Amino acid sequence: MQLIMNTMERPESTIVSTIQTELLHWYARYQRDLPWRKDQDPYKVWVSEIMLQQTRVNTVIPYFNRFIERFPTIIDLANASDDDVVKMWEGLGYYSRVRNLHSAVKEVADKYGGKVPDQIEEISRLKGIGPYTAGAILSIAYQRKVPAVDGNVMRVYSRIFALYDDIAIPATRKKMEAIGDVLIPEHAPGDFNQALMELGATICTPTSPQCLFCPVSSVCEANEQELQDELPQKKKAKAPTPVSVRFAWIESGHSVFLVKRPDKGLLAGMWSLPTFDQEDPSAELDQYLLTRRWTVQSREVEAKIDHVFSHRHWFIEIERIKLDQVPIECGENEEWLDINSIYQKAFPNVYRKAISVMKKQ
DNA sequence: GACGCGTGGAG
DNA sequence: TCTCCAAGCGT
Repeated sequence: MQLIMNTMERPESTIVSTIQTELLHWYARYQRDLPWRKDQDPYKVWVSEIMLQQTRVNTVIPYFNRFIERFPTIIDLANASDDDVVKMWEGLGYYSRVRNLHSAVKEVADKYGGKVPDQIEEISRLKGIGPYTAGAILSIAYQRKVPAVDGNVMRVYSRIFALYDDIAIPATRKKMEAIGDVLIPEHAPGDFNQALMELGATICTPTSPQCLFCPVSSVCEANEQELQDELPQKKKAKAPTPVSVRFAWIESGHSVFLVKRPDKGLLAGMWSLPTFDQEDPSAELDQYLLTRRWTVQSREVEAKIDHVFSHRHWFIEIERIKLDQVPIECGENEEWLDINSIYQKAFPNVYRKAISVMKKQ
């Protein structure tokens, strides 16, 4: 391809075969022993790829093992309840991933008899499967020659070919996929894609890349010109918006009042403490308590914590509200739970933090 | 194309 | 303590 010809002195075919050979040999020798590499079951590859989206390998490992132990086959997952499935994802973040996965798995069970589609058009239609995940599943599980371009791959390509395209821009991924079309070998597309990612994760790291141990350093333009520190180019993300939030810890006897968050937006569908994020949180909470005609015994802000999401920074005040007695009536998406069985529900970590703080006091 | 969407770890 | 995240996708 022209791009490679322009940036390298050797003929293109030599570059391509060197990258293929060296990378595959390196991967065969140094690949990490990861639980989703024990076989190439399309279902397990699928689950692992969804979990690995924007999430580190070391974080994913225990979640993957628990998830597969609980739902060993695609049919087990398809037949499971939403609550059970979300519970296995608790604390992993980006919860729409697990809802989309469950939905897509049920569709595969219904429409494809439980066999994960091996055609790009079909698999790409499934919820939660975008260009990267489609490529990863097809290449790893079905040995199809399809690019799987993630952040690692873009970093590796940016350095090898000295590309200054901003990898934060979606259009850049298309360009990287075109490179993959040239580089990926027919005989080992899955290993090659994984090798690129493995290299990016362990050698060609964002900072302080270990070029001395890199199998393709001899053909790497960034290594040649010492451009490692300025490649890849990436515009920095916006800082999270600060928001003042109040959590209501409403208790009566040994019971605590919990609510399910709306099914869209931040922490969609997750269990939580009643949460108020207006300019004046206490005013809204006052109304909340009044409307329910609860007899409030005492109120006190007992703890302050903060929690940073990818785009929000919550400064949280947790208020303990004691009622005289447990109200009998309870709406949909609400529940009184004994304090010792709270974690039967799936809570995102920000609420687990808050619950932990309040249980200690 | 830009933004919304979590979390815990590394430097 | 602070910054930048990490194997992206949906809207």
